[in-house]
Amino acid sequence: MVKKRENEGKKKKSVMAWKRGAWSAEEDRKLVEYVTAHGDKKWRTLAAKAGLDRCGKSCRLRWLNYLRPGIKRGNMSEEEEDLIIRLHNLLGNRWALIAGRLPGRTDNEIKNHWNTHLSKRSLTIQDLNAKMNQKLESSSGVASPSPALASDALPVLHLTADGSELNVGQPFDFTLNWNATVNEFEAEGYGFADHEELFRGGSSVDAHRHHLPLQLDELSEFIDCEEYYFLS
DNA sequence: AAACTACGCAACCGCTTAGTA
DNA sequence: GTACTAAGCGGTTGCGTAGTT
Repeated sequence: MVKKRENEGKKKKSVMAWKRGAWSAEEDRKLVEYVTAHGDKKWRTLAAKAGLDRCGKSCRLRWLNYLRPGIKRGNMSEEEEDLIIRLHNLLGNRWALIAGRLPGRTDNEIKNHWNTHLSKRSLTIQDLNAKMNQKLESSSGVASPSPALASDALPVLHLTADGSELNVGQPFDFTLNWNATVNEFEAEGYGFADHEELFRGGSSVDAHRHHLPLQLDELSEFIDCEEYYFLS
């Protein structure tokens, strides 16, 4: 922990002396050049060595949220928004954790997007699933869930792709995917108990064992990619 | 065209956590 | 165990700009 008052006298440069505000293209260039050549550690010294009149914290933030390779910028896709809503429902305001499931998106961007767009929508998980079912039905021509299968109010549809090793025509169970995700979160220190109230509320554990329709290529996207999709 | 308002997003701040001497 | 630094995180602020009057 930094003891601010104790350390104030030790600071070589007062906080007010660092340049603040928007970054110029020249500053970006210097930072990218230096980090590319020397790595992104020791931000305080890095800032000085890169010839930047910025505090290390500011440099780190600029790199992580804007300059580092792989940053995806621009409009969020519907799928990304859907995933954010589901993850937020599960994890709350743990933006870094949510960002970890959306490659290329930063916690800051997701937080901003949530606060400016998504939080204003009163979409529930049920709404999202209904929307997804509708979309998939219209694109695949699959019939609506049969009353028998949906007797327990589960949204059950069928895979429609052919030549599949996934038993075409059989409902695909997302339980495994869900369990893997839960295990991963637990490994990251988020215990199941942490989410018990959430599960009891809008998105129960059981709700994630439901079946949903997916074209095979769509399904493989969900399975193969680093991110996970919570379907209920 | 000017003034005002609302919105989006980059950046900052304060705090916590992890690592190290 | 203590003191300190570095890094990470979430909440908040404030500027730029698009939209409206």
